Amino acid sequence: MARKRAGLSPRHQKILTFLQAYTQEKGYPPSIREIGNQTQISSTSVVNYYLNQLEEMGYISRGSNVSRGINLLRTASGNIIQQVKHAVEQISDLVTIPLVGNIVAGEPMPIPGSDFSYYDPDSGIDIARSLLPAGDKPEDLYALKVHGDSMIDAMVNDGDIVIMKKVNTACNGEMVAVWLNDREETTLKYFYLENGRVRLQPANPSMQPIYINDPRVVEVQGKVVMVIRQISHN
Amino acid sequence: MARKRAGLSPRHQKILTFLQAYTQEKGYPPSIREIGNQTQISSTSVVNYYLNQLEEMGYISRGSNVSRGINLLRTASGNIIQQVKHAVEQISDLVTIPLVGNIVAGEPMPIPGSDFSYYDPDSGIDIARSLLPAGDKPEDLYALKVHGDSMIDAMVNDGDIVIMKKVNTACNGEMVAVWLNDREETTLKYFYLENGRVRLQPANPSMQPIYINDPRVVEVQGKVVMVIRQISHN
DNA sequence: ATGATATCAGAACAAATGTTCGTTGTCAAG
DNA sequence: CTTGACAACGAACATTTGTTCTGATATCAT
Repeated sequence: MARKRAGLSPRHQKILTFLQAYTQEKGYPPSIREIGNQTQISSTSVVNYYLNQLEEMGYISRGSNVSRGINLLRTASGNIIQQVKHAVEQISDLVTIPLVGNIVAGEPMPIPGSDFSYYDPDSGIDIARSLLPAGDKPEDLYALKVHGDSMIDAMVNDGDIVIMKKVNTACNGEMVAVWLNDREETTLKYFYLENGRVRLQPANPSMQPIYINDPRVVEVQGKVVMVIRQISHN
Repeated sequence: MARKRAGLSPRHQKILTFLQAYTQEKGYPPSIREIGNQTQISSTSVVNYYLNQLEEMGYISRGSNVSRGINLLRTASGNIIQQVKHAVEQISDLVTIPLVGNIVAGEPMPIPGSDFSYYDPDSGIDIARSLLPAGDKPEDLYALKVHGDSMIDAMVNDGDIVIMKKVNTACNGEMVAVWLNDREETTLKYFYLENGRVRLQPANPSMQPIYINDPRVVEVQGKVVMVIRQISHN
Protein backbone atom coordinates (compact mmCIF):
# COMPACT_ATOMS: atom_id res chain seq x y z
CA MET A 1 0.00 0.00 0.00
CA ALA A 2 2.67 2.46 -0.97
CA ARG A 3 0.30 4.13 -3.38
CA LYS A 4 -1.87 7.10 -2.79
CA ARG A 5 0.34 8.88 -0.35
CA ALA A 6 -0.92 12.15 0.95
CA GLY A 7 2.12 14.01 -0.33
CA LEU A 8 2.96 15.18 -3.80
CA SER A 9 4.39 12.80 -6.37
CA PRO A 10 7.42 13.91 -8.40
CA ARG A 11 5.11 14.78 -11.27
CA HIS A 12 2.95 16.94 -9.07
CA GLN A 13 5.99 18.81 -7.91
CA LYS A 14 7.36 19.14 -11.40
CA ILE A 15 4.11 20.61 -12.63
CA LEU A 16 3.86 23.06 -9.76
CA THR A 17 7.44 24.17 -10.18
CA PHE A 18 6.99 24.71 -13.89
CA LEU A 19 3.71 26.46 -13.29
CA GLN A 20 5.37 28.92 -10.99
CA ALA A 21 8.38 29.54 -13.22
CA TYR A 22 6.32 29.93 -16.38
CA THR A 23 3.79 32.28 -14.84
CA GLN A 24 6.53 34.31 -13.28
CA GLU A 25 8.36 34.72 -16.54
CA LYS A 26 5.55 35.10 -19.03
CA GLY A 27 2.93 36.79 -16.94
CA TYR A 28 0.26 34.27 -17.88
CA PRO A 29 -0.18 30.57 -17.17
CA PRO A 30 0.97 27.78 -19.51
CA SER A 31 -1.32 25.58 -21.59
CA ILE A 32 -1.75 21.91 -20.89
CA ARG A 33 0.47 20.97 -23.80
CA GLU A 34 3.21 23.31 -22.66
CA ILE A 35 3.10 21.71 -19.25
CA GLY A 36 3.32 18.29 -20.83
CA ASN A 37 6.36 19.20 -22.90
CA GLN A 38 8.28 20.51 -19.95
CA THR A 39 7.40 17.68 -17.62
CA GLN A 40 7.93 14.78 -20.03
CA ILE A 41 4.25 13.91 -20.08
CA SER A 42 3.30 12.95 -23.60
CA SER A 43 -0.46 13.06 -23.23
CA THR A 44 -2.56 16.10 -22.57
CA SER A 45 -5.02 13.94 -20.72
CA VAL A 46 -2.38 12.95 -18.19
CA VAL A 47 -1.53 16.57 -17.56
CA ASN A 48 -5.23 17.24 -17.16
CA TYR A 49 -5.38 14.26 -14.82
CA TYR A 50 -2.74 15.73 -12.55
CA LEU A 51 -4.11 19.24 -12.76
CA ASN A 52 -7.45 17.97 -11.50
CA GLN A 53 -5.67 16.32 -8.59
CA LEU A 54 -3.79 19.49 -7.79
CA GLU A 55 -7.02 21.40 -7.84
CA GLU A 56 -8.62 18.95 -5.43
CA MET A 57 -5.61 19.28 -3.18
CA GLY A 58 -6.03 23.02 -3.23
CA TYR A 59 -2.78 23.88 -4.95
CA ILE A 60 -4.42 25.47 -7.96
CA SER A 61 -7.82 26.56 -9.17
CA ARG A 62 -9.01 26.13 -12.74
CA GLY A 63 -11.51 27.72 -15.05
CA SER A 64 -13.71 25.34 -17.00
CA ASN A 65 -13.04 25.35 -20.71
CA VAL A 66 -10.68 28.22 -20.25
CA SER A 67 -7.38 28.33 -22.06
CA ARG A 68 -4.53 28.59 -19.63
CA GLY A 69 -7.12 28.92 -16.92
CA ILE A 70 -4.83 27.88 -14.12
CA ASN A 71 -4.46 29.95 -10.99
CA LEU A 72 -1.53 28.94 -8.82
CA LEU A 73 -2.59 29.15 -5.20
CA ARG A 74 0.31 27.49 -3.41
CA THR A 75 3.70 26.27 -4.45
CA ALA A 76 5.22 22.86 -4.06
CA SER A 77 7.34 24.11 -1.19
CA GLY A 78 4.33 25.06 0.87
CA ASN A 79 1.99 27.92 1.20
CA ILE A 80 2.85 30.83 -1.05
CA ILE A 81 0.75 33.15 1.02
CA GLN A 82 3.05 32.65 3.96
CA GLN A 83 6.04 33.39 1.79
CA VAL A 84 4.49 36.51 0.44
CA LYS A 85 3.43 37.70 3.83
CA HIS A 86 6.91 37.26 5.16
CA ALA A 87 8.29 39.08 2.17
CA VAL A 88 5.76 41.81 2.69
CA GLU A 89 6.92 42.31 6.23
CA GLN A 90 10.45 42.60 4.95
CA ILE A 91 9.83 44.79 1.96
CA SER A 92 6.79 46.78 2.82
CA ASP A 93 5.99 48.72 5.88
CA LEU A 94 4.66 46.09 8.20
CA VAL A 95 6.50 45.45 11.42
CA THR A 96 5.66 42.92 14.07
CA ILE A 97 6.46 44.08 17.57
CA PRO A 98 6.56 41.47 20.33
CA LEU A 99 4.18 41.92 23.20
CA VAL A 100 6.43 40.86 26.04
CA GLY A 101 4.27 41.46 29.07
CA ASN A 102 2.33 43.84 31.22
CA ILE A 103 3.24 47.09 32.78
CA VAL A 104 1.80 47.58 36.24
CA ALA A 105 2.45 50.52 38.47
CA GLY A 106 3.37 48.48 41.48
CA GLU A 107 5.77 46.08 39.79
CA PRO A 108 8.95 46.43 37.80
CA MET A 109 8.15 46.22 34.13
CA PRO A 110 9.57 43.47 31.96
CA ILE A 111 12.37 44.41 29.60
CA PRO A 112 13.31 41.93 26.92
CA GLY A 113 16.91 40.89 26.60
CA SER A 114 19.09 41.87 23.71
CA ASP A 115 18.12 38.73 21.87
CA PHE A 116 14.38 38.57 21.96
CA SER A 117 14.11 37.52 18.38
CA TYR A 118 12.34 34.44 19.62
CA TYR A 119 8.91 35.26 20.82
CA ASP A 120 5.43 33.93 20.57
CA PRO A 121 4.10 34.94 17.19
CA ASP A 122 0.58 35.03 18.58
CA SER A 123 1.43 37.86 20.90
CA GLY A 124 2.78 40.25 18.33
CA ILE A 125 1.52 43.68 17.41
CA ASP A 126 1.55 44.41 13.69
CA ILE A 127 2.19 48.04 12.93
CA ALA A 128 2.85 49.90 9.74
CA ARG A 129 6.32 51.34 9.74
CA SER A 130 4.88 54.61 8.58
CA LEU A 131 3.36 55.06 12.00
CA LEU A 132 6.66 54.56 13.77
CA PRO A 133 9.36 57.19 14.23
CA ALA A 134 11.53 57.24 11.17
CA GLY A 135 14.84 56.51 12.82
CA ASP A 136 13.82 53.65 15.06
CA LYS A 137 14.93 50.13 14.34
CA PRO A 138 12.08 47.69 14.84
CA GLU A 139 14.44 45.33 16.62
CA ASP A 140 14.70 47.74 19.53
CA LEU A 141 10.96 47.96 19.99
CA TYR A 142 8.69 45.94 22.21
CA ALA A 143 5.14 46.29 23.42
CA LEU A 144 3.60 46.21 26.88
CA LYS A 145 0.00 46.07 27.97
CA VAL A 146 -1.03 48.47 30.68
CA HIS A 147 -2.75 47.01 33.71
CA GLY A 148 -4.69 49.18 36.06
CA ASP A 149 -5.73 52.79 36.14
CA SER A 150 -2.62 54.09 37.80
CA MET A 151 -1.24 55.74 34.68
CA ILE A 152 -4.16 57.96 33.92
CA ASP A 153 -2.05 60.97 34.67
CA ALA A 154 0.09 59.87 31.74
CA MET A 155 -3.05 59.74 29.60
CA VAL A 156 -2.70 55.99 29.47
CA ASN A 157 -5.65 53.83 30.29
CA ASP A 158 -6.12 50.31 31.54
CA GLY A 159 -5.74 47.98 28.60
CA ASP A 160 -3.74 50.33 26.45
CA ILE A 161 -0.74 49.03 24.59
CA VAL A 162 2.45 51.03 24.80
CA ILE A 163 5.21 50.58 22.26
CA MET A 164 8.56 50.95 24.00
CA LYS A 165 12.06 51.43 22.76
CA LYS A 166 15.02 50.02 24.56
CA VAL A 167 17.18 52.87 25.80
CA ASN A 168 19.48 53.46 28.72
CA THR A 169 19.29 57.18 28.85
CA ALA A 170 16.54 59.60 28.01
CA CYS A 171 16.64 62.96 26.33
CA ASN A 172 14.65 65.96 27.37
CA GLY A 173 11.05 65.90 26.24
CA GLU A 174 10.83 62.18 25.68
CA MET A 175 8.19 60.07 27.33
CA VAL A 176 9.85 57.35 29.33
CA ALA A 177 8.94 54.51 31.59
CA VAL A 178 10.78 55.02 34.86
CA TRP A 179 11.07 53.02 38.04
CA LEU A 180 10.93 55.28 41.04
CA ASN A 181 13.02 53.78 43.79
CA ASP A 182 11.54 55.71 46.62
CA ARG A 183 7.94 55.06 45.65
CA GLU A 184 8.61 51.59 44.34
CA GLU A 185 6.50 52.02 41.27
CA THR A 186 6.67 52.18 37.50
CA THR A 187 5.27 55.25 35.82
CA LEU A 188 5.14 56.92 32.43
CA LYS A 189 6.23 60.53 32.32
CA TYR A 190 7.86 63.09 30.12
CA PHE A 191 11.50 63.35 31.08
CA TYR A 192 13.41 66.59 31.61
CA LEU A 193 16.87 66.98 33.12
CA GLU A 194 17.15 70.56 34.35
CA ASN A 195 19.91 72.04 36.50
CA GLY A 196 21.00 68.69 37.77
CA ARG A 197 17.61 67.53 38.83
CA VAL A 198 15.00 65.49 37.02
CA ARG A 199 11.52 66.73 36.29
CA LEU A 200 8.95 64.12 35.45
CA GLN A 201 6.03 65.78 33.76
CA PRO A 202 2.68 64.02 33.40
CA ALA A 203 1.15 64.02 29.97
CA ASN A 204 -2.00 65.50 31.36
CA PRO A 205 -1.23 69.23 31.48
CA SER A 206 -3.47 69.71 34.49
CA MET A 207 -1.29 67.47 36.65
CA GLN A 208 1.73 68.61 38.59
CA PRO A 209 5.24 67.41 37.79
CA ILE A 210 7.47 65.38 40.06
CA TYR A 211 10.93 66.69 40.86
CA ILE A 212 13.76 64.38 41.76
CA ASN A 213 16.99 65.89 42.92
CA ASP A 214 19.19 62.85 42.53
CA PRO A 215 19.13 61.62 38.92
CA ARG A 216 20.53 58.25 40.02
CA VAL A 217 17.23 57.41 41.67
CA VAL A 218 15.49 57.60 38.30
CA GLU A 219 15.84 54.34 36.44
CA VAL A 220 14.83 54.80 32.84
CA GLN A 221 13.35 51.52 31.69
CA GLY A 222 12.52 52.52 28.16
CA LYS A 223 11.19 55.19 25.93
CA VAL A 224 7.55 55.31 24.96
CA VAL A 225 7.23 55.52 21.21
CA MET A 226 3.52 55.05 20.81
CA VAL A 227 0.34 54.37 22.69
CA ILE A 228 -2.44 52.33 21.14
CA ARG A 229 -5.87 52.10 22.64
CA GLN A 230 -8.24 49.58 21.16
CA ILE A 231 -11.79 50.24 22.23
CA SER A 232 -13.64 46.98 22.46
CA HIS A 233 -17.24 47.14 21.42
CA ASN A 234 -19.53 44.28 22.15
CA MET B 1 -3.65 67.97 -34.55
CA ALA B 2 -5.56 66.69 -31.56
CA ARG B 3 -5.08 63.16 -32.73
CA LYS B 4 -2.56 60.69 -31.56
CA ARG B 5 -2.21 62.13 -28.11
CA ALA B 6 0.44 60.67 -25.92
CA GLY B 7 -2.04 59.85 -23.18
CA LEU B 8 -4.41 56.94 -22.85
CA SER B 9 -7.90 57.12 -24.26
CA PRO B 10 -10.82 56.08 -22.05
CA ARG B 11 -10.88 52.71 -23.75
CA HIS B 12 -7.22 52.16 -23.11
CA GLN B 13 -7.76 52.89 -19.46
CA LYS B 14 -10.86 50.74 -19.30
CA ILE B 15 -9.00 47.83 -20.77
CA LEU B 16 -6.05 48.22 -18.45
CA THR B 17 -8.28 48.52 -15.42
CA PHE B 18 -10.24 45.44 -16.36
CA LEU B 19 -7.04 43.60 -17.15
CA GLN B 20 -5.76 44.31 -13.69
CA ALA B 21 -8.99 43.44 -11.90
CA TYR B 22 -9.54 40.24 -13.84
CA THR B 23 -6.01 38.98 -13.45
CA GLN B 24 -6.07 39.83 -9.79
CA GLU B 25 -9.26 37.93 -9.19
CA LYS B 26 -8.91 34.92 -11.46
CA GLY B 27 -5.19 34.44 -11.43
CA TYR B 28 -4.96 34.34 -15.22
CA PRO B 29 -5.55 36.96 -17.91
CA PRO B 30 -8.85 37.43 -19.74
CA SER B 31 -9.49 36.51 -23.36
CA ILE B 32 -10.06 39.13 -26.01
CA ARG B 33 -13.78 38.47 -26.03
CA GLU B 34 -14.00 38.77 -22.27
CA ILE B 35 -12.27 42.13 -22.48
CA GLY B 36 -14.71 43.20 -25.16
CA ASN B 37 -17.73 42.28 -23.09
CA GLN B 38 -16.57 44.21 -20.08
CA THR B 39 -15.51 47.30 -22.00
CA GLN B 40 -18.50 47.57 -24.33
CA ILE B 41 -16.43 46.77 -27.38
CA SER B 42 -18.45 44.54 -29.62
CA SER B 43 -15.74 43.43 -31.98
CA THR B 44 -12.79 41.27 -31.12
CA SER B 45 -10.78 43.04 -33.77
CA VAL B 46 -11.18 46.35 -31.97
CA VAL B 47 -9.99 44.86 -28.73
CA ASN B 48 -7.07 43.40 -30.58
CA TYR B 49 -6.50 46.80 -32.11
CA TYR B 50 -6.22 48.43 -28.70
CA LEU B 51 -4.18 45.63 -27.24
CA ASN B 52 -1.62 46.11 -29.97
CA GLN B 53 -1.47 49.78 -29.13
CA LEU B 54 -1.04 49.08 -25.46
CA GLU B 55 1.76 46.70 -26.27
CA GLU B 56 3.52 49.32 -28.36
CA MET B 57 3.16 51.78 -25.53
CA GLY B 58 4.74 49.28 -23.19
CA TYR B 59 1.79 48.71 -20.92
CA ILE B 60 1.45 45.04 -21.74
CA SER B 61 3.30 42.29 -23.53
CA ARG B 62 1.58 39.63 -25.60
CA GLY B 63 2.31 36.14 -26.77
CA SER B 64 1.64 35.43 -30.42
CA ASN B 65 -1.25 33.06 -31.02
CA VAL B 66 -1.44 32.45 -27.34
CA SER B 67 -4.78 32.29 -25.58
CA ARG B 68 -4.99 34.87 -22.85
CA GLY B 69 -1.37 35.67 -23.58
CA ILE B 70 -1.43 39.09 -22.02
CA ASN B 71 1.13 40.15 -19.47
CA LEU B 72 0.25 43.33 -17.64
CA LEU B 73 3.42 45.37 -17.21
CA ARG B 74 2.08 48.68 -15.95
CA THR B 75 -1.34 49.92 -14.93
CA ALA B 76 -3.30 52.86 -16.23
CA SER B 77 -2.27 54.90 -13.22
CA GLY B 78 1.36 54.68 -14.13
CA ASN B 79 3.62 52.30 -12.32
CA ILE B 80 3.43 48.89 -10.84
CA ILE B 81 3.85 50.14 -7.31
CA GLN B 82 0.14 50.75 -7.05
CA GLN B 83 -0.49 47.16 -8.00
CA VAL B 84 1.92 45.86 -5.46
CA LYS B 85 0.55 48.06 -2.76
CA HIS B 86 -2.96 46.92 -3.51
CA ALA B 87 -1.81 43.35 -3.52
CA VAL B 88 -0.07 43.89 -0.23
CA GLU B 89 -3.21 45.24 1.29
CA GLN B 90 -5.10 42.26 0.02
CA ILE B 91 -2.64 39.60 0.94
CA SER B 92 -1.31 40.98 4.13
CA ASP B 93 -3.31 42.65 6.78
CA LEU B 94 -2.52 46.23 6.00
CA VAL B 95 -5.35 48.71 5.75
CA THR B 96 -5.08 52.35 4.81
CA ILE B 97 -7.49 54.58 6.66
CA PRO B 98 -8.04 58.09 5.33
CA LEU B 99 -7.19 60.97 7.63
CA VAL B 100 -10.04 63.29 6.79
CA GLY B 101 -9.47 66.16 9.18
CA ASN B 102 -9.21 67.39 12.72
CA ILE B 103 -11.47 67.01 15.67
CA VAL B 104 -11.68 70.12 17.81
CA ALA B 105 -13.89 70.52 20.82
CA GLY B 106 -15.39 73.80 19.70
CA GLU B 107 -16.20 72.84 16.15
CA PRO B 108 -18.30 70.15 14.51
CA MET B 109 -16.09 67.30 13.40
CA PRO B 110 -15.81 66.35 9.76
CA ILE B 111 -17.58 63.20 8.68
CA PRO B 112 -16.74 61.78 5.28
CA GLY B 113 -19.58 61.03 2.90
CA SER B 114 -20.61 57.56 1.95
CA ASP B 115 -18.24 57.62 -0.98
CA PHE B 116 -14.94 58.80 0.33
CA SER B 117 -13.01 56.32 -1.71
CA TYR B 118 -11.22 59.26 -3.19
CA TYR B 119 -8.86 60.77 -0.69
CA ASP B 120 -5.36 62.08 -0.57
CA PRO B 121 -3.11 59.05 -0.38
CA ASP B 122 -0.54 61.06 1.50
CA SER B 123 -2.84 61.54 4.46
CA GLY B 124 -3.65 57.92 5.12
CA ILE B 125 -2.99 55.92 8.25
CA ASP B 126 -1.70 52.41 7.62
CA ILE B 127 -2.87 49.96 10.19
CA ALA B 128 -2.62 46.22 10.45
CA ARG B 129 -6.02 44.65 10.23
CA SER B 130 -5.14 42.54 13.23
CA LEU B 131 -5.31 45.65 15.37
CA LEU B 132 -8.79 46.53 14.22
CA PRO B 133 -11.99 45.00 15.53
CA ALA B 134 -12.71 41.83 13.65
CA GLY B 135 -16.11 42.73 12.32
CA ASP B 136 -15.38 46.21 11.07
CA LYS B 137 -15.16 46.91 7.39
CA PRO B 138 -12.24 49.20 6.61
CA GLU B 139 -14.46 51.18 4.25
CA ASP B 140 -16.45 52.49 7.18
CA LEU B 141 -13.40 53.73 9.02
CA TYR B 142 -11.76 57.13 8.95
CA ALA B 143 -9.24 58.91 11.07
CA LEU B 144 -9.21 62.29 12.77
CA LYS B 145 -6.45 64.18 14.46
CA VAL B 146 -7.23 65.67 17.85
CA HIS B 147 -6.54 69.36 18.30
CA GLY B 148 -6.32 70.87 21.73
CA ASP B 149 -6.32 69.55 25.24
CA SER B 150 -10.05 69.59 25.67
CA MET B 151 -10.46 65.84 25.48
CA ILE B 152 -8.15 64.89 28.28
CA ASP B 153 -11.08 63.65 30.28
CA ALA B 154 -11.53 61.12 27.50
CA MET B 155 -7.89 60.15 27.90
CA VAL B 156 -7.19 61.63 24.53
CA ASN B 157 -4.37 64.08 24.13
CA ASP B 158 -3.54 66.85 21.74
CA GLY B 159 -2.13 65.33 18.59
CA ASP B 160 -3.63 61.91 19.09
CA ILE B 161 -5.21 60.16 16.15
CA VAL B 162 -8.60 58.62 16.64
CA ILE B 163 -9.90 55.95 14.32
CA MET B 164 -13.63 56.41 13.88
CA LYS B 165 -16.35 54.22 12.48
CA LYS B 166 -19.32 55.66 10.70
CA VAL B 167 -22.43 54.89 12.70
CA ASN B 168 -25.78 56.53 13.23
CA THR B 169 -26.63 55.03 16.56
CA ALA B 170 -24.51 53.91 19.45
CA CYS B 171 -24.85 50.95 21.75
CA ASN B 172 -24.27 51.01 25.45
CA GLY B 173 -20.66 50.95 26.47
CA GLU B 174 -19.27 52.20 23.19
CA MET B 175 -17.05 55.22 22.99
CA VAL B 176 -18.57 57.74 20.65
CA ALA B 177 -17.95 61.20 19.34
CA VAL B 178 -20.99 63.32 20.14
CA TRP B 179 -21.99 66.87 19.39
CA LEU B 180 -23.64 68.46 22.39
CA ASN B 181 -26.15 70.99 21.19
CA ASP B 182 -26.44 72.92 24.41
CA ARG B 183 -22.71 73.26 24.96
CA GLU B 184 -21.92 73.52 21.27
CA GLU B 185 -18.96 71.23 21.44
CA THR B 186 -17.69 67.89 20.26
CA THR B 187 -16.57 65.40 22.86
CA LEU B 188 -15.52 61.79 23.20
CA LYS B 189 -17.39 59.78 25.82
CA TYR B 190 -18.61 56.35 26.64
CA PHE B 191 -22.25 56.13 25.72
CA TYR B 192 -24.99 54.68 27.90
CA LEU B 193 -28.73 54.92 27.36
CA GLU B 194 -30.39 54.30 30.72
CA ASN B 195 -34.06 54.79 31.60
CA GLY B 196 -34.63 57.10 28.69
CA ARG B 197 -31.76 59.40 29.42
CA VAL B 198 -28.21 59.38 28.11
CA ARG B 199 -25.19 59.05 30.32
CA LEU B 200 -21.89 60.16 28.83
CA GLN B 201 -19.09 58.68 30.87
CA PRO B 202 -15.55 60.01 30.58
CA ALA B 203 -12.84 57.46 30.02
CA ASN B 204 -10.97 58.80 33.00
CA PRO B 205 -12.62 57.03 35.94
CA SER B 206 -11.96 59.96 38.23
CA MET B 207 -14.16 62.27 36.17
CA GLN B 208 -17.88 62.63 36.60
CA PRO B 209 -20.38 61.62 33.91
CA ILE B 210 -22.72 63.93 32.05
CA TYR B 211 -26.40 63.18 32.08
CA ILE B 212 -28.68 64.29 29.27
CA ASN B 213 -32.39 63.79 29.67
CA ASP B 214 -33.37 64.30 26.05
CA PRO B 215 -31.61 61.77 23.82
CA ARG B 216 -32.40 63.88 20.78
CA VAL B 217 -29.91 66.49 21.92
CA VAL B 218 -27.12 63.94 21.62
CA GLU B 219 -25.89 63.71 18.07
CA VAL B 220 -23.69 60.65 17.65
CA GLN B 221 -21.08 61.51 15.05
CA GLY B 222 -19.20 58.25 15.05
CA LYS B 223 -17.83 55.45 17.12
CA VAL B 224 -14.26 55.49 18.34
CA VAL B 225 -12.54 52.29 17.38
CA MET B 226 -8.98 53.10 18.31
CA VAL B 227 -6.77 55.83 19.65
CA ILE B 228 -3.18 56.14 18.49
CA ARG B 229 -0.68 58.39 20.16
CA GLN B 230 2.63 58.91 18.45
CA ILE B 231 5.16 60.41 20.80
CA SER B 232 7.52 62.55 18.86
CA HIS B 233 11.06 62.55 20.09
CA ASN B 234 13.57 65.00 18.81
C1' DA C 1 -15.70 69.49 -49.65
C1' DT C 2 -11.94 66.12 -49.53
C1' DG C 3 -8.64 62.96 -48.28
C1' DA C 4 -6.02 60.85 -44.64
C1' DT C 5 -6.07 58.76 -40.40
C1' DA C 6 -8.27 56.75 -36.61
C1' DT C 7 -11.92 53.99 -34.89
C1' DC C 8 -15.31 50.43 -35.08
C1' DA C 9 -18.29 46.28 -36.57
C1' DG C 10 -19.03 41.79 -38.19
C1' DA C 11 -17.83 37.66 -40.12
C1' DA C 12 -14.93 33.99 -41.36
C1' DC C 13 -10.95 31.35 -40.51
C1' DA C 14 -7.25 28.88 -38.42
C1' DA C 15 -4.83 27.80 -34.59
C1' DA C 16 -4.61 26.82 -29.89
C1' DT C 17 -6.44 24.44 -26.27
C1' DG C 18 -9.40 21.88 -22.89
C1' DT C 19 -12.20 17.60 -22.58
C1' DT C 20 -13.46 12.93 -23.21
C1' DC C 21 -12.97 8.17 -24.33
C1' DG C 22 -10.88 3.70 -25.15
C1' DT C 23 -6.90 1.11 -24.13
C1' DT C 24 -2.80 -0.65 -21.77
C1' DG C 25 0.46 -1.62 -17.97
C1' DT C 26 1.46 -2.01 -13.03
C1' DC C 27 0.78 -3.54 -8.53
C1' DA C 28 -1.36 -4.58 -4.16
C1' DA C 29 -5.31 -6.94 -2.17
C1' DG C 30 -8.63 -10.69 -2.08
C1' DC D 1 -5.28 -15.88 -10.61
C1' DT D 2 -8.53 -12.37 -10.71
C1' DT D 3 -9.91 -7.87 -9.51
C1' DG D 4 -9.73 -3.09 -9.05
C1' DA D 5 -7.53 1.19 -8.37
C1' DC D 6 -3.93 3.97 -10.20
C1' DA D 7 -1.08 5.81 -13.80
C1' DA D 8 -0.30 6.62 -18.45
C1' DC D 9 -0.89 6.93 -23.56
C1' DG D 10 -2.94 8.47 -27.81
C1' DA D 11 -6.51 9.92 -30.56
C1' DA D 12 -10.68 12.25 -31.56
C1' DC D 13 -13.64 15.90 -30.49
C1' DA D 14 -15.59 20.34 -29.10
C1' DT D 15 -14.71 24.76 -27.64
C1' DT D 16 -12.25 28.64 -27.00
C1' DT D 17 -9.68 32.07 -28.85
C1' DG D 18 -6.41 34.92 -31.65
C1' DT D 19 -6.03 36.63 -36.34
C1' DT D 20 -7.40 38.58 -40.56
C1' DC D 21 -10.26 40.67 -43.99
C1' DT D 22 -13.81 43.74 -45.76
C1' DG D 23 -16.30 47.48 -45.10
C1' DA D 24 -18.39 51.34 -42.57
C1' DT D 25 -18.17 55.49 -39.71
C1' DA D 26 -15.97 59.40 -37.57
C1' DT D 27 -12.81 63.07 -36.97
C1' DC D 28 -9.77 66.58 -38.38
C1' DA D 29 -6.40 69.25 -41.10
C1' DT D 30 -6.12 71.24 -45.56
